[in-house]
Amino acid sequence: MEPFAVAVDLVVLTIRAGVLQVLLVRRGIPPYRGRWALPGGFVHLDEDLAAAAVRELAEETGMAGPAGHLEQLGTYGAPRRDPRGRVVTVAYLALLPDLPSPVAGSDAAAAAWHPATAPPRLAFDHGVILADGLERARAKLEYTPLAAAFCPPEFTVAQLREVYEAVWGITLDPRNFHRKVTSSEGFVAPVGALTGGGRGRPAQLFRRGPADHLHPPLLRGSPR
Amino acid sequence: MEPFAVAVDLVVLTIRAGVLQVLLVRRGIPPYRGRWALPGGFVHLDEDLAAAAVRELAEETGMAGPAGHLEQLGTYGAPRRDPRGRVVTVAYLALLPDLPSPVAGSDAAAAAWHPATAPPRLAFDHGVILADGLERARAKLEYTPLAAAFCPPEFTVAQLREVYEAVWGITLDPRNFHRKVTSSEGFVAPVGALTGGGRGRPAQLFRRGPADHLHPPLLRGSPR
DNA sequence: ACAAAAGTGTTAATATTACACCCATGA
DNA sequence: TCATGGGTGTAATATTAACACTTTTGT
Repeated sequence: MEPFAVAVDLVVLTIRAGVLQVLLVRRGIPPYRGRWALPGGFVHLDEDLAAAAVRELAEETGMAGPAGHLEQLGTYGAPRRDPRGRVVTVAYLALLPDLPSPVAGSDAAAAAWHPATAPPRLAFDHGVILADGLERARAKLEYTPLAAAFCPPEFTVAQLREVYEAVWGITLDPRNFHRKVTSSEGFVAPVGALTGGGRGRPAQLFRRGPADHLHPPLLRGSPR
Repeated sequence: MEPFAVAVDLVVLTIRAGVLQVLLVRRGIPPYRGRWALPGGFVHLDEDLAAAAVRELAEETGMAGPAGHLEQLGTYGAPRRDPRGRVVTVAYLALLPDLPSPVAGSDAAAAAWHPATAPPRLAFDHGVILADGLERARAKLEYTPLAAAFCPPEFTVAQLREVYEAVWGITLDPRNFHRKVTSSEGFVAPVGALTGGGRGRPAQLFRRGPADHLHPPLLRGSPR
């Protein structure tokens, strides 16, 4: 038994104005004082890891409900990654819809959204953790229906497409995308209502479907 | 800073006699004395997590080299998962070729291979960790060339197919599998030699190719 | 010659792509 | 009416799946 400290850090991603953004906090105390970092904190002695992640997420974003998605990303524990001592951090990846409420947590005065692909220099090894989180999010969009976690409970196919385009940094054919999504068993379920107020033809509203894997997957990569 | 202990546990998989097997050790001390468990141990205070995993793997299997594959699987840290105190364990997944040398490590007197899909009752939460490792292995075979980690440095297409069949628990058409593998860019590279001694026509030998993702993936699931 | 395993050819079904085209709304 | 986005049809292409068939060995 050794004196380790265990922390959780969060890669919180959302899409705002068509851009994939990550939630960062400015550190108010050393080490790396003044530097941007991933939100996070130490795990309490009697607290589950996932519970600690949920707690930190609620503290930083003010959100709690079952919206979005939270999964363990990986654990980072190089001996000197934190100058204060041996800190092992369990990173979690959170995908959230663009919240109408601004980021308003207790100690979140210095929290802000940043473009996920061009973040400022981060404290500790958080740059690596963020990069891993981005890669995980990109990969999971291919073969899971997780893109819907970036959307509000009811959404249109176009909103879902914007998620893919923001996360992958490419454009997709709206017509073929529509067919793929609506014909992929269990990806989305029609609500039966239409959007109003937009400029063009109203779109159908959908909810997340029951599937947890996409068959067939929606592949980004190397078409010839 | 809290008094956590950090451990690594290993899900070591290999294929023996066409069956996916997992390496288990019988616990010689409480808690769970006499129960089978995943091999593992505590991380030293000045040791990297991955280094601890490599060390444990070498201790338990007697193997060190770059053969096979080792990746972080996930971290398990429920407050009462270990009755001795707060132990957070970082699980690693190792995929190894069937070693000609028997399992011969220092404290591995009570180590043995077990069918991965029908293991005995395991200590701690190791049953969950094993299940997660199996699912990870099954999923990664679809879209990475990792199946080759179960094979010796040079292998035939049929050996690679046996890996898929053992891990997925299905049978695959040898002829279509051959084409898919050899035409999947960077999956395997021909060595230029043939096997001898077998019963039928000698097979070409291959090595792992340079790719780290398969395009297109080799899908198991739901064809209609 | 025969059995066994490796590997190729072929075809039908299925999936993907590109893009023409129609639909429903606001202005 | 036009502009704007939503959504369907369709034909060319690519991929997959099923399986007949040829190749090369050991016995």
